Amino acid sequence: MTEQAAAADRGAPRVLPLPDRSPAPRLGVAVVEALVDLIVSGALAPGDTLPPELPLSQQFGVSRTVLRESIKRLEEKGLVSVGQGRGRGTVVQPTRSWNTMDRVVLKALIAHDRTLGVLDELTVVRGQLEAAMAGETARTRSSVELDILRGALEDMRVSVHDAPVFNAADVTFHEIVMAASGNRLAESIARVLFERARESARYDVATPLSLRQETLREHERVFRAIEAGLVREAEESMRAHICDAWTRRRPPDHKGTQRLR
Amino acid sequence: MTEQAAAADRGAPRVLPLPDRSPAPRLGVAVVEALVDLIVSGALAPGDTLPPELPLSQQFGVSRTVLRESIKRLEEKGLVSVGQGRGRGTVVQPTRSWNTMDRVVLKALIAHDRTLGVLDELTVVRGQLEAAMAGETARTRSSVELDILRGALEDMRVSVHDAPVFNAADVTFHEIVMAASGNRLAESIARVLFERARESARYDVATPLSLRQETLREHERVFRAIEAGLVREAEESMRAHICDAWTRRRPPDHKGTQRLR
DNA sequence: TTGTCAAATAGGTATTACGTATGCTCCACT
DNA sequence: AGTGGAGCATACGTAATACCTATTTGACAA
Repeated sequence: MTEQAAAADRGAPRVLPLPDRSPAPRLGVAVVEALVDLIVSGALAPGDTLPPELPLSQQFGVSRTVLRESIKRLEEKGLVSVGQGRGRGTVVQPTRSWNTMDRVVLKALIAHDRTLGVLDELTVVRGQLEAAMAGETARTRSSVELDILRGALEDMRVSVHDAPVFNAADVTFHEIVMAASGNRLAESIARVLFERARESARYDVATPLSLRQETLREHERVFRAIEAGLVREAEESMRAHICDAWTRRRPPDHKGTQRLR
Repeated sequence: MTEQAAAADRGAPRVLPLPDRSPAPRLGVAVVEALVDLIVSGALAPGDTLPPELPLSQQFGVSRTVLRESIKRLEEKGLVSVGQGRGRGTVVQPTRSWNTMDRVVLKALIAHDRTLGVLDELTVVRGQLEAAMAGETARTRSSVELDILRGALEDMRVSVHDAPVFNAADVTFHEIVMAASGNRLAESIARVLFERARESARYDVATPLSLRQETLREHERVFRAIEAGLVREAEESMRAHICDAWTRRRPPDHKGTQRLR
């Protein structure tokens, strides 16, 4: 057996055996995620008081200090409010003061949503925001931005048979439109919503080729509107694309909970 | 000097000298606000590394534990990311990963915004979201909701000469429409934006009677559309109301930075 | 019986001190 | 020149302690 053959023998599964490589299982984030889940799932209802810090820390098997840090993060998310003094403690806040745009909170909201209502609502919001941004882009587009956008569209065309690459190009297209609109607040919100939706298992069903071709056609329509400076048409086509793309992927669960326009 | 005179001397301003009664000046929140301000204002740019925990805690005059809790909150807001090891430390994140919907962050963004661009952007977003919700409400309104909404409108009519009461009724009207729409995610976002805008000093200029009367007329138009079930008209009137209300209040600073539709 | 004040108590707040884990950096050895 | 290990800087995690604050409770007086 030659040197190279031996290397191939040993080396074959050694190149990428476990690429999952979790960077560091921080204690605090695990506690936060557990508590967020308890609250969002309803196991801890608004008005309920959590156990005192010491018992709770023992229950999670962490020190009181890291528990306190976790509570601070929950407070930051608007899920609880803490107060000292006998009979106070940390109490779960009403839903309306939750920070629904927070990564962990939104993720838990989607995960515990049986009727898919949250994803429906999310799609409406994203559609409205990206529609406005597409319209603004159609108004103020520069020839440079137009070229970049055309390039992203071309990337979608050539990769229509390669789902991962196509999806990446899809995302890029939206990013360009949002950045070109100049509305950084809307961009920030829409991006967060999009990321959470895409990382949801329910959103990312396998997409057959026909769906990608449909998606491509819709993007082409959006691009033509922006290119021609047709504000109204850019808005309408972008909103339609986002809502239609979701109805295409959406599991036929409770079809009519929220009308997607 | 008699005992009583001495008591009066000391006691005079003791009855209600400062009813501001701040509940408790927590150390952590002060540190967080200071750091958020440093980052949002640009004094600490993305990519910069903050001083190590110990020096920083000394600089703020707090213990290392308190500082660590504050850093955790900054991390939660997406402003910094921390990592251990030599040469790592806590480093300021790029703007795109900031949690712009966070109370403190959004407040700082508005405060440091010279051109009012953020408030312009905020108005566009709020207009889009409340328009969608008004349309949805026009579609699905129940007679009960319609009665409640009519009551809120009536409250505005009778209080048009009393600015504080009028403004409260104004807010109530919007809350009812948002709640009736059933889109809790949009409601949550729009509410946060509205609250931050209203608490901004630049937003809350003194409103003369004529402006309130104009506002009232716009609300009446929205109500009629919802009552009649005219989805498109409800959307359009709500969006127009929100944008117009802002242009009425808006200081004539940099008028054209963002077109309000 | 009712009103008021003060002590006891429960809970979070803040400090301090210590040990652990992790990644650079650099130097020594191959 | 490349590689491997020592050292170091820095954050992570635990523990013990003292303090501050709001509620409860009980005693005492009207």
